[in-house]
Amino acid sequence: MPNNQFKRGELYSVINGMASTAVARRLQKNFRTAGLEITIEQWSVLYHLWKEDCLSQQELCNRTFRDKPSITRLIDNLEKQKLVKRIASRSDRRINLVCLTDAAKALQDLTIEIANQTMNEALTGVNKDEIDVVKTVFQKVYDNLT
Amino acid sequence: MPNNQFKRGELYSVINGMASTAVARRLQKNFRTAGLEITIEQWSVLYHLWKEDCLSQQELCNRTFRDKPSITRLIDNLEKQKLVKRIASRSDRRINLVCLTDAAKALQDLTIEIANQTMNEALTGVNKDEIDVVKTVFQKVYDNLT
DNA sequence: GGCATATAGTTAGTTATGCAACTAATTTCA
DNA sequence: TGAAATTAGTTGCATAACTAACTATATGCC
Repeated sequence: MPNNQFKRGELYSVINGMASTAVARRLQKNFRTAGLEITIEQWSVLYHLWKEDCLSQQELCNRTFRDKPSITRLIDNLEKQKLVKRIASRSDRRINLVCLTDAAKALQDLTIEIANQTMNEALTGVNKDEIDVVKTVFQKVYDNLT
Repeated sequence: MPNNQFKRGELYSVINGMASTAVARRLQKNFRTAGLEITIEQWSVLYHLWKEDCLSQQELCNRTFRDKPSITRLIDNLEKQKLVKRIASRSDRRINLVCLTDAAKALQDLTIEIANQTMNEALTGVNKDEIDVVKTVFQKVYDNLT
């Protein structure tokens, strides 16, 4: 398979420079417009805690595809904003369970609505089959590299 | 169109958290393994200068989808490493033309080869039609948001 | 000509990421 | 049991991102 068959350098530029950045920037902007002070990275952590509360930091690493120092500092900032609390695990004293505060629980519906609106805006004119292909490709890429 | 028709929150996670990050990380690692000291962000700037040398910083903003402060600091670091030089434009004294040094020109073939190999690795099992769909979707997303 | 506006680039402050090195607690296994 | 290896989390350092505010130059228009 020749290297330039798919113009892969170009695809790399597209993946990393353009669409994902544009979506992230728009979502951040929409949060700010709604008066929310959280970053999209913080939101992505909260998103996983809304699905299942009181995860360990390691589990948050796995689910958000971040490394441990990144999660440590995201949790630091979320704790400063009183959106999560670190609670020591009883069964394993190495582990911090990261649990939502009431303030964070109150943000769930609004922020997810904003994220859905943003994705609707971003995906106008894109059909379900195309989205399925994108998801399949990204899963393959991830599997190929890990 | 109902919000959850495409599980868009999930797609957002995929786009931003998983595959693009995995590709970026692998490419950075492959650069390091080859003894190259440049970051992938610096490489993406060089990539556009290899295609057309001596662009203004603003033009680099447009082509790399970065904002002006980001380009300022990327050029600062590339200049420290003696890979580019800022040259004042004669026709417009506000403009810096960013030009490659010989050292940067020497990196072109090797780094592009590494990027192609990385994309081959990432895209194993992905066919051309699927890649075309991904590119189309990302272009639509970008157009929708800008 | 001269003032308002727009454009190119820089700087400051905050957040986030990656890597490497570190501490503390737990598990493995000889 | 106890030393070695593993796992969870933190810290330090460098790079990069966004926003907002700033300087300097150029353009538009009366």
